[in-house]
Amino acid sequence: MNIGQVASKSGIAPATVRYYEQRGLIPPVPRTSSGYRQYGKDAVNRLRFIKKAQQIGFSLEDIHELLELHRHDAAACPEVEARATQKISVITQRIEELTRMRRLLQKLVATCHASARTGDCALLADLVDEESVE
Amino acid sequence: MNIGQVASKSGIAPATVRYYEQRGLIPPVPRTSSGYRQYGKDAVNRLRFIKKAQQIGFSLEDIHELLELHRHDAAACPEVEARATQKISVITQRIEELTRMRRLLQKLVATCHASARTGDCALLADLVDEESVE
DNA sequence: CTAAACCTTCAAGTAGGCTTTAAAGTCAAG
DNA sequence: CTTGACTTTAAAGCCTACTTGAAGGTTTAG
Repeated sequence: MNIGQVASKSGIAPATVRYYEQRGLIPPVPRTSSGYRQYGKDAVNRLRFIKKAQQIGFSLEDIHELLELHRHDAAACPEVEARATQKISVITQRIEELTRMRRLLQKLVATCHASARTGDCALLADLVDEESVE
Repeated sequence: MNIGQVASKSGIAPATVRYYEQRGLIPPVPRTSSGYRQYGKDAVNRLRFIKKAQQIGFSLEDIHELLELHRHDAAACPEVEARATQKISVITQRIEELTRMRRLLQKLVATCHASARTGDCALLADLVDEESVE
């Protein structure tokens, strides 16, 4: 596969794919004699993974670390475990925050809807105040 | 409260607070005769909310929208509901992705740990490949 | 009264993550 | 064998979200 194809399959622009290679997020791939990059489908997977990880709030550096986790030898095992555990706790926290925020929004919708009949959708408990109860 | 106090209570730099005011994320507050901004504690709440929302992956523009949701009149109700519902689905998706990624990492840790005794922590199923099963 | 620690505005600089541009080579179709 | 789509590199530009700097006014402790 040329870069254009891997790009369209992963939903990432060719220039961005090159940029990721430069950043070390994806390994350099073999080239044709004329210098064209040749990708396999694992490249598509990796790119998709990068995209998703990014959408859920990881920086390219975070993602780099995540991707490094699975490429290690026995000696590196404890460190891998530590890093992974730490990522897990970050993720867990993030999930909790998102869940809280979702509850707030659900409440907002519920209240909004409930009072719609009376023509008054006002004065919801302030999201911000809710959030501050800690 | 002066800007420095509200800043330290919310964990956001004074300059950033001003920047948020400029961006419309927080409303302009009253000033003293000499021009100092005077904040109440709701400002702290709002700033904390902004910070958290940001940490879980919302852009300042997203956050602006979120904050606008609760400040509306009866007429705006349907739109508010629609926006909130949409945000909820975004959040739900994000939670799902995070959950999947957490499972992957947990598996990684488990495998790593399990094989630690045998001195071989190798060849975990590729995170990327896992993720690509769609 | 003065020095340190605040505050003000405005403008410019920085970092992360791309995107665009330029100048040139390559490949596939007709 | 040429035209158009695709690829290459390097460098510059752009957007978001801040951060820093300059130049100056204010407040508070001693």
